[in-house]
Amino acid sequence: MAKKRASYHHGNLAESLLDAVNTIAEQFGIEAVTLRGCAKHLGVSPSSAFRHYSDKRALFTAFATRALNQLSDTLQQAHTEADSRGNDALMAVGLAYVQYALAHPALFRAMWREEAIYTQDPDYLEAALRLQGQISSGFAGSIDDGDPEAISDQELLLWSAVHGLANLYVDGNLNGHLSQFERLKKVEAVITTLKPALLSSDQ
Amino acid sequence: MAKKRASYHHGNLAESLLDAVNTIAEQFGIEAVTLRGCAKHLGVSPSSAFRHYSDKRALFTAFATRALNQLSDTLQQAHTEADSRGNDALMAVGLAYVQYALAHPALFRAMWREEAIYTQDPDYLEAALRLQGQISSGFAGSIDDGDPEAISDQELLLWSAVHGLANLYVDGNLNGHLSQFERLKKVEAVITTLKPALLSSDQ
DNA sequence: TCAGTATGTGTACATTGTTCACTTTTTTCT
DNA sequence: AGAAAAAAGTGAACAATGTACACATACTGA
Repeated sequence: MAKKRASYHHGNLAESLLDAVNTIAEQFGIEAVTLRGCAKHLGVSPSSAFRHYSDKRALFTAFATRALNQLSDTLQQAHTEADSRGNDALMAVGLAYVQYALAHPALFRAMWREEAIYTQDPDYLEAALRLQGQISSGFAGSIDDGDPEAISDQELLLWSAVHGLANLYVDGNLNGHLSQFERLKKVEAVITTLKPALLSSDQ
Repeated sequence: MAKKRASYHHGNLAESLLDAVNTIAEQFGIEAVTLRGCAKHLGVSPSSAFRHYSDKRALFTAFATRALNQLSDTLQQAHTEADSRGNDALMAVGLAYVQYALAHPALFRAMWREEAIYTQDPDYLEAALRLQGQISSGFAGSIDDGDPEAISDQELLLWSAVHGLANLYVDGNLNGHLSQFERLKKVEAVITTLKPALLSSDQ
């Protein structure tokens, strides 16, 4: 870390700071991320961060936004892949959601730190809505329409279930004795159990 | 705050510190809770806390444990009340779970801060298991048996769903335009949608 | 009563977020 | 091209925080 750079200016500090948060969060947890630590990691003075983010919270907001979009990308990919293989999209998306959380616990936590980010930031809100849309996209007849705030009971149920699973595995120490693989098997079983409730036609 | 006490010794500082955390967390959020702030709130020196908790994390662990047990108490009460009124226990417990989170967001968050508490603490683990048992108790044929680590797919599904709902409402800014009451209505609708998946006999 | 233990105090220190005046580079305008 | 202005990074500060440690005070049991 802290390779010395040739020029006085860094060139892309805003983005690099997000990378630094990523690196440190993955390694030591999101709570261990400090502004000074990120700066040192990049070989840059502590105060330089303030040229790009008004404060720590703003940096964390940008990071949360990036993480949300990354998760959305992952879900989108899982959906596409399931479609092309003729697999169930709901199952694929649900599994991918929990799998992402298990693979990147610190990033998953970073997305939802109400008290540590500006949750009214437009970019953050947009990313959160995109994620919601990604969950909904697995449902037949789902329309990515004008009022994305409206979410059906079934859509919310699926989201809640996988979001709850992810949180219980990542933050609650549920099934601490199970391996990652066994946990995913359990997730699959739970989604299978849930499935009937997602198919009833009377909406 | 900081009423001066007559005696040099406080008498019940360990417990009072938890109360202070509670007060400050409810008012300013769990992230705003500081050791020094709690001490000042009690009119006590900052270092006194260390006689009762090895560090901030230990204090937070004790607080999370207390909050978990408080939530369990609430669920237990909801269950009993539903039984005596002939209402559905699963619905009552699920609603009470989310309701508690909405009423005490900072406490609910405090229970699940993996990076800020000692999640292997025996008391904490016990409280978490008790909560799991409380969720399971609504199911017919649930036995509070020897191996509480084993949780059925249906039990985990219910827990995940309400836990996910609680988190999405508390930390995600889901349905930000809805009132507390409307949110609870939505929760009721989601649990109703979920219900069929919890009743199938083939386990 | 008195020694020992438990509990609270005060001072001190390293780390953190943040501010501000300053320097260095890049861009823009004529 | 050269000057003026804007953008980006620096270093020294400051207050607040968690924590350690030597000390003071109160309680308890022989």
